[in-house]
Amino acid sequence: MHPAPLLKDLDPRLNALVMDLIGRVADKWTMTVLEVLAEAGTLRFTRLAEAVPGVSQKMLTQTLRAMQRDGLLLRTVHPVVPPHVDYRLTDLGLSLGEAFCGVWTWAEVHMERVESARTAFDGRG
Amino acid sequence: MHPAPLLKDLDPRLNALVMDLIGRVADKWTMTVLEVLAEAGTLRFTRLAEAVPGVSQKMLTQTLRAMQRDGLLLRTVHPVVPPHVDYRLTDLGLSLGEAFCGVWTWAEVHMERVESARTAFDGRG
DNA sequence: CAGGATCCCGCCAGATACTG
DNA sequence: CAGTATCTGGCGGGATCCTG
Repeated sequence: MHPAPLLKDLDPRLNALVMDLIGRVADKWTMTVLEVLAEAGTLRFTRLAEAVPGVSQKMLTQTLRAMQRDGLLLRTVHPVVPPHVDYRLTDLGLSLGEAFCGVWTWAEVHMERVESARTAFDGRG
Repeated sequence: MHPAPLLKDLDPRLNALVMDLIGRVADKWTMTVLEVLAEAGTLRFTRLAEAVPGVSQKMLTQTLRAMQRDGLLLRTVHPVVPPHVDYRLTDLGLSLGEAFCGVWTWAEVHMERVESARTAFDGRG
C-alpha cells in the first residue's frame, strides 16, 4: 500500500533538497504555465500572459526565468524587430507537467467537496 | 496527446477557482504533511512536528488548520490530561496525497538534472 | 502536550515608469 | 514586443513567551 519511497526511509539531507525543489516548482504560476505550454506547445511572451489568467507581467517573467534556470523551459530569442521570443517546455518540463496533471485533475474533480468542507468548518466556528 | 481538460476550454471563473485551490494545497508543508500522514496513518502533533523536517510550530498549526478546513484532515481531541490530539487523513486527503505522489517522485528522480541545469544557467550568467 | 498570542523582519507581489 | 528598474505595502513565517 506504499509503493513510493517513504519520508523517514530517506537521507534527511536528500529529503530537504527534494522539499526545496518542490517548494520551488509547486506554485500556482509554474503549474499553470506548465499546463498552458503543455497544451499550446510554443508561445511568445504576450500570448503566454494572455493564457495565464491573472498573472502580472512581473510574476510571469520571474516564473519563466526560474523555470528556464531549472531546465523546464526553453527560451528562444529571434533577433528581429520588434523582438520575438518563444517559450516551450523541455522534456523535463513536460514530465513535470504530466506529474502535475494529476493534481490539476484532483482540484477540478474535488473542488466542490472542498468548498462544502470549508462551509461546514466555518459554520462550526 | 492532450487527454486532460485544457485550460482555454474551461469556464474562466471555474479556472480561477481551480487555480486558487491549487495555490492553497500545492505548498511544501501541505505536501509533506500529506506524505507523512499517508505513510504513518495517524500521528499526534509532536510526532508530526518531528516527522516534518524544518517546520515551525506555527506553520505546522496553520497547515493543519487549513487542511482540516479543506476536508483533507481529521483532527481528534481526546479529553485527557495531558491533551492528546490525533491527526489522520480523510479519503479526500489520501486522494490528494496520491495525486502529489507523482510530483514527489518526479522531484526525487529529476533532482540532479535540475541541479545541473541550474549550474549551467548560472554559469552563462 | 498542543497550541494561542505577540513581535518583528524579510521578501513577495502589485503598480508604475522606462527601454532596446 | 518583451522585457528591466524602482518603489511600496502587505503578509509569510520565524522566534519567543504564555496557557489550559
